[in-house]
Amino acid sequence: MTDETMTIREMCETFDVTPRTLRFYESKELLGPIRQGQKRLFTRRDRARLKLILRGKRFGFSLEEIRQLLDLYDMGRSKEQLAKSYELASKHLAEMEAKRDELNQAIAELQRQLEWGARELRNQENGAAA
Amino acid sequence: MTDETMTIREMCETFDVTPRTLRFYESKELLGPIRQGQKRLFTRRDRARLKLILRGKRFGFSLEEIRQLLDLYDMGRSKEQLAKSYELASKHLAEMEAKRDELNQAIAELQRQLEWGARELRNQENGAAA
DNA sequence: CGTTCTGCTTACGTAAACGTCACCCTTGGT
DNA sequence: ACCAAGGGTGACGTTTACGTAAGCAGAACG
Repeated sequence: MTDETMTIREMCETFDVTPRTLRFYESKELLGPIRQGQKRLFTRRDRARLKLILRGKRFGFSLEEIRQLLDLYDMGRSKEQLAKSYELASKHLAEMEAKRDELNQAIAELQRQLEWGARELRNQENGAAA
Repeated sequence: MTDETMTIREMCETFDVTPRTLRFYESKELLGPIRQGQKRLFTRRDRARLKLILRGKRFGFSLEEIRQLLDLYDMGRSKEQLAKSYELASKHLAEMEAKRDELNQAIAELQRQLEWGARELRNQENGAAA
């Protein structure tokens, strides 16, 4: 781990992924490690991006969707690019908020289900004891 | 749509899925439509399950994970089965709550990012006007 | 009676996201 | 000088979640 960069192994251990995964993400332009000769050196930027990638995956986003989100996280400077990124980001934000609401609803339903289950369990114990 | 059941077409239009998808879900035992001769008739139970399936997918659950969640939604009666389902459901609930928290964090970060972008855009306009 | 829908089954095809394998460097120890 | 580690590059294999195509059955319509 020279300076601010990490080797592929260090990345794998830190984020619990395989080398293959990191190379794959690079091939998909999700990561852009610098090269020291042949070897990859992952920068702070790569680490931040990987964190976002893994998070995105947990929420069911495809790698392609994630790639767009990422590009938007380092907001291309070219005035028009920035505006476009801003647009995209807004949409994603709305999508995520909708997802959160739906998730909250799902949680509430599951909680009701659990309470019902708890009641059933108590009833069965009483019934068995009688 | 006789009585309480729906044909495959009606299901497709209602939930915006293809027939193939419904047959596939049946083959994976996620749905269990009754048969009228050859034809499938989807019941209220199937509709409820499909709703949960589609929701689960949006949150990045695999069909296999969803299948377990589903079985737990109609809580097998056999005292021990119920207890096991209850366990599983509790775990899933915790998982979902964690996901919601992470999602909220992601939303907050994206919002900060957007505010930064908005400031940049204003700056660029000012710079261009000067 | 022939055709046109719907739907069913079987089976092969496909895209995404890696896993796995074979083979080739280079570099640090002994 | 030797060789095992660690890293790299194809390239093919695998799993998930369906798509697509081929062919058959029963209803419905002119």
